[in-house]
Amino acid sequence: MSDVISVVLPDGSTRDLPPGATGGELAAAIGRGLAKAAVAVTVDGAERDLSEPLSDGARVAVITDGTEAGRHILRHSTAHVLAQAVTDLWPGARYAIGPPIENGFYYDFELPGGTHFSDDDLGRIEARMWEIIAADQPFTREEHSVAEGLELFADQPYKVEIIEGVDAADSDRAEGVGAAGVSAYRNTDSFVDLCRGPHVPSTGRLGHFRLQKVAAAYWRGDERRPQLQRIYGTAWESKAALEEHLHRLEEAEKRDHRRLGAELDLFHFPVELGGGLVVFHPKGGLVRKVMEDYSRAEHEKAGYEFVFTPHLAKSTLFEISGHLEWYAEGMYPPMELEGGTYYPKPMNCPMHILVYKSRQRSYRELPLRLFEFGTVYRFERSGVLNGLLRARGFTQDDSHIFCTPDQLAPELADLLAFVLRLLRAFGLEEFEAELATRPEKFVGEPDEWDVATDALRHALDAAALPYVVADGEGAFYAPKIDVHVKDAIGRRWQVSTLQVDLQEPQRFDMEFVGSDNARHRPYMIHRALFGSIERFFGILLEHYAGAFPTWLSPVQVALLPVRSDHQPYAEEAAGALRQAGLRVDVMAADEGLGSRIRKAKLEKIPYVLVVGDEDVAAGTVGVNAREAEQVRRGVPLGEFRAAVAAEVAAHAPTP
RNA sequence: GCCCCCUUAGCUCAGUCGGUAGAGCACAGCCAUGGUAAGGCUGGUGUCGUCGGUUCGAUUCCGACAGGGGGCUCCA
Repeated sequence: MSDVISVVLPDGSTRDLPPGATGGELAAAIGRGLAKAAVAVTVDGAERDLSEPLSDGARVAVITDGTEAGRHILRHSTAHVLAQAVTDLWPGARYAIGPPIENGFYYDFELPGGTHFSDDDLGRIEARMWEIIAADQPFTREEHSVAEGLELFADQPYKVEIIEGVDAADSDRAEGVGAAGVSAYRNTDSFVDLCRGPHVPSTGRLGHFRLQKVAAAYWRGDERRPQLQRIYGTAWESKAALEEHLHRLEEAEKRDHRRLGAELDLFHFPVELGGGLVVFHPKGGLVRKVMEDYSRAEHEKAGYEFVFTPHLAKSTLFEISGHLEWYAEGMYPPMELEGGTYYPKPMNCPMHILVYKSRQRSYRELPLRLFEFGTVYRFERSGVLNGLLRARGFTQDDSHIFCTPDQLAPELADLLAFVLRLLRAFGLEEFEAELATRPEKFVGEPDEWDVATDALRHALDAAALPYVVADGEGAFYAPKIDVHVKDAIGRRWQVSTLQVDLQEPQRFDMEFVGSDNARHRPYMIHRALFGSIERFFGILLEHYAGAFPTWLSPVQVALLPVRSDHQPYAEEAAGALRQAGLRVDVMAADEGLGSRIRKAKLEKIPYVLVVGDEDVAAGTVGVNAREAEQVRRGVPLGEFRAAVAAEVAAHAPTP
């Protein structure tokens, strides 16, 4: 046996170490800074504790605390400390799972006697966690046989279930349980947790954390299993990183579309209407109208034709379409009238198919693109409602395109380009796509699904749009491409959807006459670009934090006379701006100028104009622009009008 | 749907260890006419979410219901 081992570092260099040297010692040998930042290592790609001895020839990389992998370990270790604190404070508590998640961690518990945490408990638990961290307890890895593991966790039924469950599986990557046995980490004589690891060397390595909220969660995410008490927390490598994260959360809260909707007087959800049903106020309605006008104009240019269909239909329609068979739980219950059974529509497609089928169609008419702002109603479970983002009544910018098989590929390619063009016009610049394939519950034949899925895949490749495959996430009648956008603070939202449907044309026995004078089945594409107008509105509101770009702003210009005697000039200037199509509010001088400016700013109006003696004399305005650092005095009214009109026109649809 | 939390003035919130409540903003009136983010004074704010129970008495304690928020997917 040699008196030296050699390990390979990520840069390809090798380093000699004494036999039995650990990952932690390797980090220390490389440098003090690295040793301080190290939380674990990877050995031949697998994560290991810093305390684990390295073997000769291993490829070793140090995981540091500022990386995602490093934070993952910090959060995981902090979750263990949380579990220890809870079991200290609630003797007899059972602990289930406590994984790291994006930006933090959680741990699920079952408290003795079925009691629950309250928000006040979080402070007590945090205090106990601080004591555990101050005690600098080591995370000591233990290896046990499955039988020993079952004994060790005999009074922890969730741990036992994990051990038993994974013992049956052949995977050794999951759960800290494998063919070789189970691994656990011990902090004290009394606290040990089943865990794959790795962990930081000791609790003293932790500390930049915050417990955030109490929630309930079903064991294994299954609503038929017991409900557990979950505590969410966040943890970071430094105080600064923690504070930055908390600040980001505050900023996101300020952007909450429900809050902005009330503050800016855009919309609300009246209690009298019921959950998930919104009314738009005049200002919100104006934004929505601008959105819809733009969309209509673009669709008209792109060869769409407009149709209008009702909100209700007899059950017959949804029997043919398959909705009652496959989607009934998402539909509002039926109304019985004069012997007929009527349903509010959950989708527009069957209605558009009826338009198609109103007469015989020739291949010369295809592709036929039918467009409608179609309002649909879906019975979403109350717990999933979320303002405009998840509502029960909403309007889709919905279209169904009927085409020949040959036309499918070019049509899809054009569509993807159209989608991205529209989203960019609304200020969204980053996109990702998801190709959602056949779900477990589906209609039709698998080989038809393959045809449709391939068509979508080709369109994505042609558009060079990055995408991931979401297996089994398709609609019951069609595979789809979902387009996701990234907003101003990096959050992802699903907006547009494109679906290739081979089922509905069959169910409705649709046909067209081809150039061969024979009857053929058309292909059908479902697509919505905003998705839901309400949802897209909510996303835009959060994206812009309420400060809509000028072309979308409900009020584009606020005009403030300095004194009451400047009012006539202000009215005259407002009239001139309105002549140029601008939306202007005159804020009369019945309170202080500073106060009125503040109000206009809080309304996030793009341009605040102040007019006083000098302006009346010279025909100018003082311009306080939302996006500018400085106020510009003495701008000729005509110059301002032309500049803003041009700014708005740049976003308007081109004729 | 299920679990937890919340519900007091238009809004944001305080408060009452059980004796029908207060602040700021907003709103109304008066004064102030002010050149770039809150001028001053005065005034009214309310079925303390709804229904029921306990009590001499409930906004407060208990229960049910409604509405809202968070969570229920990311594998110790």
